[in-house]
Amino acid sequence: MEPEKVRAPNIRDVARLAGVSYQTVSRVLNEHVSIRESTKQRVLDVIEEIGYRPNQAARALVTSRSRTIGVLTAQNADYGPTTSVTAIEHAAREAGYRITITSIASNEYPSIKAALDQLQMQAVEAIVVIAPQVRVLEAIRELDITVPYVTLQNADLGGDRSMSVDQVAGGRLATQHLIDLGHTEIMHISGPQDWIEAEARMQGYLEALNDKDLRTRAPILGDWSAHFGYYAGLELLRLKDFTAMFAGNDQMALGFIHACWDSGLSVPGDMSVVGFDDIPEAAHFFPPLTTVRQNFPEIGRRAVSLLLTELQGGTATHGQIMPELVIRRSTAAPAR
Amino acid sequence: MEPEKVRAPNIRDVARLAGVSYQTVSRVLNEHVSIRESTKQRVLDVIEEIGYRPNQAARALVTSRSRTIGVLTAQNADYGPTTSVTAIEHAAREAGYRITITSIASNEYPSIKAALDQLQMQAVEAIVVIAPQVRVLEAIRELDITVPYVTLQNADLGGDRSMSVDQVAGGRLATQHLIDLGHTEIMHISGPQDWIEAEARMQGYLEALNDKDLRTRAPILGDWSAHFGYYAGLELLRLKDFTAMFAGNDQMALGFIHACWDSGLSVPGDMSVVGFDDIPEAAHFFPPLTTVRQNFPEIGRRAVSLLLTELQGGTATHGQIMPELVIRRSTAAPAR
DNA sequence: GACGGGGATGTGAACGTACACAAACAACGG
DNA sequence: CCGTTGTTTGTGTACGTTCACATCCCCGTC
Repeated sequence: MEPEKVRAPNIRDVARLAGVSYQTVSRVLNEHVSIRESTKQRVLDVIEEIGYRPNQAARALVTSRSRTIGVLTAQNADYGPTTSVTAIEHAAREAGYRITITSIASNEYPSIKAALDQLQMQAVEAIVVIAPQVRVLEAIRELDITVPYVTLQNADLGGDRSMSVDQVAGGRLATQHLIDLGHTEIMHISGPQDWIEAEARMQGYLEALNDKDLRTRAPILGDWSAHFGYYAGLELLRLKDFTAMFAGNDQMALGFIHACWDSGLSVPGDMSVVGFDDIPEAAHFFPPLTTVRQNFPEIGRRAVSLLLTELQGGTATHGQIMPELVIRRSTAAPAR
Repeated sequence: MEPEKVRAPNIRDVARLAGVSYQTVSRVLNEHVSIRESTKQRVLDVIEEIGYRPNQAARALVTSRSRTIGVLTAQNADYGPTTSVTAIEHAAREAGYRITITSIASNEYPSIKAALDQLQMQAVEAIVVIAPQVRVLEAIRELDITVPYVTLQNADLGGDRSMSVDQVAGGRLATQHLIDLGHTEIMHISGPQDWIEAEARMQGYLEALNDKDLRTRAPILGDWSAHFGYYAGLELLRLKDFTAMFAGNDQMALGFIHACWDSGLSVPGDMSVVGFDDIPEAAHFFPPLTTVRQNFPEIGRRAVSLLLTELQGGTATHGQIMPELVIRRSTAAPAR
């Protein structure tokens, strides 16, 4: 239908029209210093006029630099990961980088390898990994990636390639808050086994209880969903031998609160609940949820800046950000 | 630190080791038919052995095909868009395509143009637009994109390049449900002006009321957030001249319900509330939210399949998916 | 037995850009 | 006035792949 598959203008077309050599055009594009202002302007005018756009493929071929950051993500659309992706995209763009996203089909090794292969084939210069399962990180470590990369979860496995919120501290924060209120029987619904964050939050929970010699309980392993929180809650509340719940994330906290109401328990009157993440909706739960806030955008930004300094040959400071307890209305002193 | 910047193996290295010409290797890679099984296997063995990966840049340069689909998205991390992105990524990967994501910094024309330029420079073969503002779509229409593209919102502007859930029908569904329950004074908190979906849902609301000759009211223009729903709710409930609320999305519904409780109103006893989207949490609100479900993954999948058929020269069936009313506990007959 | 045909493989280009090097030119000091 | 230096511009080549075309070989057929 189109008139004709007309070839896109290239650097030589610009050169011809501007009356210079193609190399001069290249210099203008790359902001070379020694180029006369008048010729530079002439070239830029022609570029503007004919709508010339540099061919990324050709550029990448010759420089072997793609100016692309790869993002490896799990298939889920959770609040945390997606917020981070957005932040990464922003930070990357400001630095003149693009991002390309690949999600892993499953947690199996071949799937992870395939995803990384795909990113490497695209010649990404750096990789951000947002796949929070332990085995994914292990696979990644094995696969010896040839470019700088950073994981958005603290592997805790001696990993110095992570940029994360301190989840253990977060778990302690939540649990300590409940202890401070006077609770002694505190339950925990955790995230799925194999998830780094789930394990770390659980560890924080256990540490806080141990510090005070309080009874710890085997946490329930959930799947992060509100549904799970609800059904686990219904089950747990049949024998109500605890007065406080630390849920692994806000969604499960929501489901658990739902189960409390359905079981005739009042929150926080009969049951205190703490969540994790501070999703924007948490402030409007019934009751508004006490939770642990993570600064996801900050994590994304820092991850990119870390990669960029590494790309420029610098040594980067991997590290952790501290989470913050947000006290709302879902927690109170236990009824006596 | 690295031993030496060793060049990645290329097609000629493979050829030499396999004892064939580079063209033969190329044929193997492209699954050309007339190639002897034995040589093909020999080449594949060498590829495996030395870990050869085709250079995408070189390939893209010579074929001017990038096998990449660009995704243009707004900067938000809403549930709908992110779910769609995930679905798009999956569908694209299954078809051997990659995706690259660009978000627009603002809704201004230059920002949109810059984003599209960036995608075109990457030589994306097709584009999915998830920026749901009217002016963004207008800008896109002006910019005459040279590749197939699809918008995930129905422009309603005679746009045959959209793939969307019928938002007007959704708005009608929600409102009709409230009417059927016996409500006659129905309020609407809409999304932001300029948002296509917000406008369409509002239109559905108005149409449903007009059909029954019921009183319509100027909808409140919100920002999709639970916060807005809460504060707008506090304001509206000061003179309580309505018995039902249709909120433009689930988050605003949540905030509004929060405001109801804070104002001493019971949901659904004193106030019925319907949301839109059916986010996974909606089933666990207090009370569980009646809402309109959109099948976001399906939209993403269809968008990709549409683009792929267009890329293969076919004519694609743009179209709409019907939303579905999910009745839960936040709606009831009005108190008399 | 020569010829035609098709399957399998090889050779020369081309894609659009950046880098290395060379050349032209002006300016400057001795 | 000439050599030296620095600024600006131009020429050749390489990056890794695919496409168009050429070649080779084997087989069947008349």
